[in-house]
Amino acid sequence: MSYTEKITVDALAPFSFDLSSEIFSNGDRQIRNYENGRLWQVIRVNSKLVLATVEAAGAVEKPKVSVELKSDSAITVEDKKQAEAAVNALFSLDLDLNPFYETVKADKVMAAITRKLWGLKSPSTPTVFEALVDAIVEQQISIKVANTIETRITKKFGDVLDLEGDVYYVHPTPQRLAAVSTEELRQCGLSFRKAEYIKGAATLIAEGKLDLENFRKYERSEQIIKELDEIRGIGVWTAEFTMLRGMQRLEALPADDLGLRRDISRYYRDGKVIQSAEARRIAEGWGRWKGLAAYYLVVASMLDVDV
DNA sequence: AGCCAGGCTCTCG
DNA sequence: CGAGAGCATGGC
Repeated sequence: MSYTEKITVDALAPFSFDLSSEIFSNGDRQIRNYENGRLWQVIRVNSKLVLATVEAAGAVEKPKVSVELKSDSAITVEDKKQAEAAVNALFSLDLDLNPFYETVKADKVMAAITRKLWGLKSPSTPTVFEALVDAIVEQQISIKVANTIETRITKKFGDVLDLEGDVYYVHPTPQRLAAVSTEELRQCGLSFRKAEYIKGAATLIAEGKLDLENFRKYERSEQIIKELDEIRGIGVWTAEFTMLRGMQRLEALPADDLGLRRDISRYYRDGKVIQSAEARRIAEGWGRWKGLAAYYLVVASMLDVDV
């Protein structure tokens, strides 16, 4: 037996659901995917698993999304409330893009890109922990390899939602990853080192020695990066990506990132390889929105946008 | 077939 | 301390 509910969630304008979902194309159908105008993913609400299928409603300047919720037990009013918050966070629906657009007006290139990607919001992971695990997996290896490994981790250790034979997986909890052996993690394709980093961080959380969610309350981003950097296996690069993708803190610029330097160079330097110092110089015009601007470049490059 | 890919730690000298 | 090796694996 499965139970279905529908909710509608408002977004702050402008918001383009289609543009913002594009990044989820070609995902794993049992974890998260965007296909034919619908994005679906399992979310945790009140320690229950619910499959959320999200579609556009309204328009870019008056945006909403409609969400179908499905679970294997009855969905309560309280569940619906939490699901709304989860969907909101997933797409950063509350993010106001206007100050960002205003800030980059003087930068001809970025201004042109924002016009073409009008309403694009950066997604975020449901938990900071998920963003951290992803960032560790992605250290040094190509994104494609990393995605394969991330999928294996979620399918092997994640929780399962079975909707009348349709099986979905949700990213594992820190408690679960703290309990698995490094050898089991390594079998997902991780190096032994990275298996240790992930298990180590998960263990700190499970033992109450690290509270990633609490970082959201911090005033200063540099302080978050500093504290994350002190954990074994986490450097500045990993800390910045964790913050950008896990906490919707969009000011950090991961200038050391290879892929980002490629994207900056594509739009600002005719594809010539640049060093991080030059990336920082170019990013000066992006104000406190450097991470968001960087995301615009990533998506522009992915969609092959010309300026 | 190699070689490299959105880093980090550990080990040497 | 600064430099350099080693790491796993899929894709080109």
